Amino acid sequence: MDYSVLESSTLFKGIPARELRDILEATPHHIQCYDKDETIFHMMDAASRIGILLEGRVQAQKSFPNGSQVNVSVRSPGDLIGPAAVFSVNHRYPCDVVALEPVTVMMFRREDILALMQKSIRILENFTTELASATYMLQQRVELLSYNGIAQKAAFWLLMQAKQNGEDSVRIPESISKWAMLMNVSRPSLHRELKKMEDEGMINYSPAVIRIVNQDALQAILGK
Amino acid sequence: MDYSVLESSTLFKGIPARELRDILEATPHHIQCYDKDETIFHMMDAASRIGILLEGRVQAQKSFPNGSQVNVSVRSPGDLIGPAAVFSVNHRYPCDVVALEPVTVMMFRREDILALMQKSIRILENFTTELASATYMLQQRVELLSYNGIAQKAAFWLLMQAKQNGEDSVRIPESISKWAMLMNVSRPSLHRELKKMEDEGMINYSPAVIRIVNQDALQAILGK
DNA sequence: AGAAATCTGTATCTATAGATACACACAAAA
DNA sequence: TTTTGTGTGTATCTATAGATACAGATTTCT
Repeated sequence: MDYSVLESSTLFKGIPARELRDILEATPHHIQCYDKDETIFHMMDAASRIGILLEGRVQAQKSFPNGSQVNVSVRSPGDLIGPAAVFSVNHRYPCDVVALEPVTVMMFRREDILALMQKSIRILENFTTELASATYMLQQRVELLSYNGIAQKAAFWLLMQAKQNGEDSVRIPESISKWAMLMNVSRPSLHRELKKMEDEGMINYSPAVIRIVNQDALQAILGK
Repeated sequence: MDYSVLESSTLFKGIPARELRDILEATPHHIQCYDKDETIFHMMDAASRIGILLEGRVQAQKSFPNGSQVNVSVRSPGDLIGPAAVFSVNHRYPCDVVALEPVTVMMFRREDILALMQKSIRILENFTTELASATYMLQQRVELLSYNGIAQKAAFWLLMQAKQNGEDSVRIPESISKWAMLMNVSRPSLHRELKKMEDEGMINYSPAVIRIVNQDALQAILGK
């Protein structure tokens, strides 16, 4: 059993390997493997289990009646899967969770997680921090989507990233196309606006990396 | 001291009054009052305290540089204020919390809430459920905002509400104007679309209440 | 009851961004 | 190498929804 992932996992970080082994021995759980593209949790399924991702990455996604789908988030080893769903009032997964690669997951039941939290203050803190962070990210996303105007959305996102990384150069998420999806705008429209912002000397745009040249001007865009 | 609000509060529900009194005696806290329009938590302030609203309602809102503001949510007696902020990584309130009326709040420090959760499994469950529900609501909101097209947004909201209440009549949030704000669309535009939907026999629209006449047609709208 | 504020129905005009299309670059696959 | 796929730059056309305006309705204040 490899403890390195667990030691730095969202739920168990800060807990020494020795103690961790005792905890795991005393707590019911099981390991489960999935193939690439296999669905780990189905949307609307009763949510009774929480997973810790040990190997591989998974994607949370929402499929629409017409076939299109929205990528909600990608999770990497050490991350929790489904913590909010299991404790929400209706106990349902809000979207599908699909393996992007062959995946190994450690599964716990709701009540065992609760017991863990009561036993260890560290786990309690880790778990609440995880839930709280999820709401924080969602709030950011709601704010982004609440801006009307592509320039506003882009400016908000750029300023947020720059602040988070403490740099004035921001690396785009994978590609302009993906970035456009993330902000729920069409790709050509985003391009149009970026170019305009470059012409006006606010940013410096070379695909993949955007340098913020005039931070104040970007800030001013937000105020409509 | 009035325990009726506390007994049915988000954090303490399910705990008998007798036990509750012992808990409160053993846990540091203080009561604080605010006038109408006073700000309880300022956006970006260090978030160290969690409040239980005892009397009056408060509003979480985000103020923008240009003066406009977005109403995030309204909280009523028994609700928690700021649970996510206190446990998020940066420990900041993401928006202002303002008293809509004269308000009384019971304040706890972060560490005392943690201690409470360890002491009582019921409080632990209540608190995690609260956080989880917050992420659930935010996810719904993100999904709503992700639809493009006012008709899609309205249809999604109506179907969601109808499902939640198990009825085919949905009461609008306060007013059409507020509803439009919630969905981040202009009020006349929303009206225009609602009227169109009524003309097409999907809904039955009398301000304040909307009856879903043809659920399948609404569902079909979502699939673009 | 009268005044003030807020909400509603609706029309008209217009900015914005979505859809579409196509050439080009670059990558992975054959 | 050719092919196939995916991302990019950019133009043109058009649907959509925002801004604005205003009259009538309804609620709240005093």
